[in-house]
Amino acid sequence: MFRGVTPISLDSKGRLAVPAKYREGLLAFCGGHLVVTADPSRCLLVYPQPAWDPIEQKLNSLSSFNPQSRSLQRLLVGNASDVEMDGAGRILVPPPLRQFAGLIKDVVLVGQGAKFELWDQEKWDLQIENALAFKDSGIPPELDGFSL
Amino acid sequence: MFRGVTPISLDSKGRLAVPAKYREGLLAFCGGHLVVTADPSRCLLVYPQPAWDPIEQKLNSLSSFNPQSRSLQRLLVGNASDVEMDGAGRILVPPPLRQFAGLIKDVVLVGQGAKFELWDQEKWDLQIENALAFKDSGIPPELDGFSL
DNA sequence: TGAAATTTTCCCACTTTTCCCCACTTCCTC
DNA sequence: GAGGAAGTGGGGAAAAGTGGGAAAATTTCA
Repeated sequence: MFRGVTPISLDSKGRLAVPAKYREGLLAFCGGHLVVTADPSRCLLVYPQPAWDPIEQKLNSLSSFNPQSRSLQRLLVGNASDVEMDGAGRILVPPPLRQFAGLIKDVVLVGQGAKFELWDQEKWDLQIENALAFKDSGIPPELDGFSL
Repeated sequence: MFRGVTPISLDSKGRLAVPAKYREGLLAFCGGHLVVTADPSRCLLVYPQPAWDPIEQKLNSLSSFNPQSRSLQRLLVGNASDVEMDGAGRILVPPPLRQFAGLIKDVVLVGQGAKFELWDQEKWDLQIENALAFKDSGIPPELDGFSL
């Protein structure tokens, strides 16, 4: 499982160096074969390919006649791109996705269990600020009785 | 179980010397393998790894489509970092987390049962001041019938 | 259809950071 | 006061991050 935030800078060619601490695990799990796609929060999602497959299947099984399902399919499946880690452990983030998430140079890779999120540095900081500001706005019902 | 407040100073490299009284217990319980993450109160949480795992599993099982759940996942799982005690019983607090909690030099490590909290010294003092100021503002319903 | 130019991919090298280990100083105990 | 343990600081080696350049492939234009 992936966790933790790593600041990274994209190089002039839009390449992202996967942090060394994740490389070995990714090579073993998926041979460096990743899937990058768009997230509704305007960041990118990065899945090891085996973790992505069942998600794509589930999305494709949704009703084509429900407008929200259709939108999700377009956003997630439509933007999904296969990428491969090169010999130096870097992946090339497709230009359309880079533009979608506003990734220029300073980005952060955020481990989120079975996947990663990829954020523009400033947007990530704002995201965290908001999470703190709304900490008193209630907790999800799913967490009743749960403590840190 | 961990108790008590210990003032510590981070060294110039951001390392934190774990108080000797906890070291033996931590080595026995988790081999010195700890997980540090961000807390909504702008301090850090330090868990022995076995104590952290079920929390992360619970968080990862929350709905990806609930904004509050998503925020919590990003804050807690996204910021979680594995750290190891070195030969001298020190851990390196990751720079992004140090910045998050405003840890420069003088910090306090606070035992809180199965985990620790790590505060900037001044913020901790303020925290205690606030706790005193609001002591008469009522008690949580959970504490009905409970006495110190 | 061929040649040239642009884009993409792969590889190499340099710089920076990180991690690990050793040594010194200070405080507590006997 | 002396010995030991804990806290503190620094330095060096190794690995990771970053950038540039060359070669190959594809596309476009003549």
